[in-house]
Order: sequence, then C-alpha cells, then structure tokens
Amino acid sequence: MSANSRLTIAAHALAWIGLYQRQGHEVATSEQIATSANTNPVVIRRLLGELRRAGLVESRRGAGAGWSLARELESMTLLDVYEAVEPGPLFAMHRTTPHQECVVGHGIQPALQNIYEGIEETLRHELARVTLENILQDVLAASR
Amino acid sequence: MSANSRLTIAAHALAWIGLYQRQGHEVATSEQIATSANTNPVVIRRLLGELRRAGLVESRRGAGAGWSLARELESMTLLDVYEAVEPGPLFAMHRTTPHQECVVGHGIQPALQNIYEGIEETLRHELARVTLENILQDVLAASR
DNA sequence: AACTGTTGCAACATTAACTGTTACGACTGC
DNA sequence: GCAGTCGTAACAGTTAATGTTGCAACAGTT
Repeated sequence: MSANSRLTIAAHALAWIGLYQRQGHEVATSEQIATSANTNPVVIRRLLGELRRAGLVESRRGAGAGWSLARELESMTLLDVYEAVEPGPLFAMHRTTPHQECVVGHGIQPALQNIYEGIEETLRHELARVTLENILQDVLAASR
Repeated sequence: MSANSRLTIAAHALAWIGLYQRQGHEVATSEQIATSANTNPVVIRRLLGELRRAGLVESRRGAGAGWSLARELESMTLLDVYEAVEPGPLFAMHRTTPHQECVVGHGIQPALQNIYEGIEETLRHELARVTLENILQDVLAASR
C-alpha cells in the first residue's frame, strides 16, 4: 500500500497544539505547526480543516487567530484521527469487475470483502486503544 | 492510505491457480488468470513474479509453460501474500525530518514508531489467520 | 476607518506509486 | 525449427498526496 503520512502529520499537529495550550497559550497558528513538522502551512490548514469537521479542533479567524483543541487529548484516539483523515478502505478491490462467468471471478469479491472487513475492524480496535494524550506523554518522555 | 488492489489481485491469482490444478491441470497461464481478473497478463506476471520470489508459486518457461503452486493453499496465509506484494510500512513518517529543536518535532517519530509497530504486528497476526484455502472455500461457497 | 495577522480556499505544479500496454528476447516441449 | 509462454524493459495514463502561490474573508487593535 502506498503509505502516506497524513495520520502522522495530524497526530503531530494535535500533540503540538495540546502542548502549546498547556504552556498557557490560547491558540496555535498553522505557521508554527508547519515549522515544527517541517512542511507548508497550507498542508497543515488542510489537515486541521478535516480534523475540525470531525470535531477535534476549532479555529478562529481574524487577528490573533489560530487553532485550539475542541476536546481534551485524553478523549481523542488515533481512531478518531484516522477516520478524519483516511477516507478509503485499507485494501481495495479490483479496479475493474472480474469476469463473472468464472467461478473465482464471481466469488472472490464477496469472500475478500468479508475478510477485509474483519481485519479493518481489528485495526480500528487497535487504533482506538491509543489516545493523543498517550502520544504526547511518549513524546515528552523522549526528551528526558 | 491510498488503497491498492495488489493483495486482492494476488489472492485472486492464487485461488485461480489452486482451483485450476484441482481440476486436473498442471499449469495456468498469465493470460487465463488475467481474463478472470479482467486485467492485463503483464500485470499478473509481475505480481506472480513477486510471489515466486517469496516461494509461493513456480513458473515454467517454454512451450506448455505457465504457473503452478509451490505449496498447498492450506499452508499459505494472507500474511505471506501481503509480505510478498506490499513492501512498505502501513503508516509513513514525515517526508522531511521534523524540527529537532522542537520538543514535539524531536519526540514524535520514536513515539509513533513504537505505536505503529504494535499496530502492524496486530495486523500481521490477523492476516496470518486467513489461509488461501479459506479464501478458495469462501469463493466456492458463493457459487452454490 | 484603516491596519494587521491569520484562516479558508482555489488553482496549479511536483512527486510517487500503481496500473495498463506494447514490444521483444529467452526459453523449452514438440 | 516452430510455437507458445515467460521475463522484463519501456513508456503512457491515472490517481493521490504534497508543496506552493495568491488572494478574499474575517476580526481584533489602533
């Protein structure tokens, strides 16, 4: 699978905002987060926009604008982030319909669909076990 | 993640070869498999080449050439196929190194690396629970 | 009312991976 | 030698993520 870094960057941004707020600041800007993640502010705004739609962060506009958490890091899991930024299924079916007159061509999709669903369910369960607070604590532990 | 269909096509090909051999044939051609999967024979040959490197199938050249299973379907799991055709990790890190002078930038990669490894281990465990024989039986059950 | 800093978003370029296709040499049974 | 198939290179097409520029919208401050 083409591995992408959307989940990684989203987790980075959330941890950054969370830590920044604990240091007494109200909001974080996409510019600051982009500097920490070494990427472009627009990339951060796009990702945070998806997290806002999922109810994980809020944004303010105007002067003194920026991003803040909509919930505590303790209540956010990697599954929340995953579902906000990764739309598709883990494994895709054929791009074109297999030959339906063939026994395998006819039965392979329902068979795999079932199996894939079970595996994704397990993946979701694992992702739900990790909170963003867990991640921030791990991050802080690395600097000691 | 950009979902891809490599695992799906590889499983399709293996199930097809397995069934074809049970019907008394020695080898299957990439042309036949491509027809069933509704794709191009070269795509099949490329994928089966990776499965051959993993020791799952064998190929013969020359006249009357084609592909055959190197092991029983009972002894092949989806994990074997996954490892043969999916090289990278499930989730990628940042494309560029995050800002190391930032606490989050410095600690985020080791923290996520740990978490991702645990999740991939669970995924592997799930994939290892499904054999290609299971899949073929599911396929055949769909046609009854 | 003007100024300032930031978001929201569109538009486009770049990169990477997968997929599809054509072509042709290598091989081997007949 | 012939015929059929693999092995593989080369290239085009497609899709998704990422990076970049530009600018309107917004809201606090002066």
